[in-house]
Amino acid sequence: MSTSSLQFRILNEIGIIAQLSQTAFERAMPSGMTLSQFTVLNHFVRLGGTRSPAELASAFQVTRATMTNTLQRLESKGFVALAPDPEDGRGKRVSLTDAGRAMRDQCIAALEPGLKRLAAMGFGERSEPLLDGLVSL
Amino acid sequence: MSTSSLQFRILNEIGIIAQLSQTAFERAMPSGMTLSQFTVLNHFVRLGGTRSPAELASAFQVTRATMTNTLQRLESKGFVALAPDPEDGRGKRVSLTDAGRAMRDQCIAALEPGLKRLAAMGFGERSEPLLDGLVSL
DNA sequence: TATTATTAGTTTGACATCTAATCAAAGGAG
DNA sequence: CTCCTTTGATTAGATGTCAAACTAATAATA
Repeated sequence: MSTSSLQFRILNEIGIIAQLSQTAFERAMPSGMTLSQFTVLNHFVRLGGTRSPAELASAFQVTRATMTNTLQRLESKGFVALAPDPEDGRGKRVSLTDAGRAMRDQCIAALEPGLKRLAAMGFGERSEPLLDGLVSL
Repeated sequence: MSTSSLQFRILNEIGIIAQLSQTAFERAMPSGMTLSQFTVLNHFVRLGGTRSPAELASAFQVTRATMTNTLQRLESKGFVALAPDPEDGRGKRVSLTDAGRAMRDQCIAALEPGLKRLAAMGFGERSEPLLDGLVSL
């Protein structure tokens, strides 16, 4: 470990945390739902209105190609609706459907126990323990 | 944002940090090399010896299927060698090749400027700024 | 010893993600 | 008005990842 940069090791650990928590979430969620798909539904429920695919891609820090992929899956399941943008011939507008809202609520309910466990462990209450763990690996 | 759990938002931000730093690293590295592949080469250079695929999977917190995939790509490029385990008919032993060591050194050199920039920004020196940023998003 | 359970590794199928290339529409410069 | 650039969205190809199913070999147990 002597020759490995501290900065690299921290980011590496962050990657492992992200990966493990992601798969834990996806295992808890209703069949077929992924974290990417859930976060899009959740975004609409929390903030309302409609969005362009580009706006969503920017909000979640993914490329437009990635967002196209996610939206196609959500649309095929009937959780979002896509319509042409009346103001811009190139664009589209994405909106949440009733089925999408219901699925988001179902995911929230499925995720709640795990998040409560994390909170009970103190995760999120104080920042020091997490980062200390990361840095002193 | 009111209805979204703090724990969820923290892990979500961690995921975005992991994703962005990962793609930044991969863009800096020699063509065709990914972070997964690099970390395996790096592991061998730092710790020496040989490993079973299962040991590597455990070290990096990925499934064996994932490690099989990564090792196949590394082997096809000549960066690692796989041999049957003489002690266990089911197992294999993975070792680093000279080409693998050279590629790892090349990656290290390519990654260094970015890691130095991070260090210059204070990343890794003190834990508070990072986590405060995460928590107060 | 024979059956059962565990372990190592692989294969398959699905999903997310990136980059690069493409197409269409909108804007700006001359 | 025309040409060039930018922007929105998609497609194609590559990679990483997981879960589930599978094979082969070892270990444990009856």
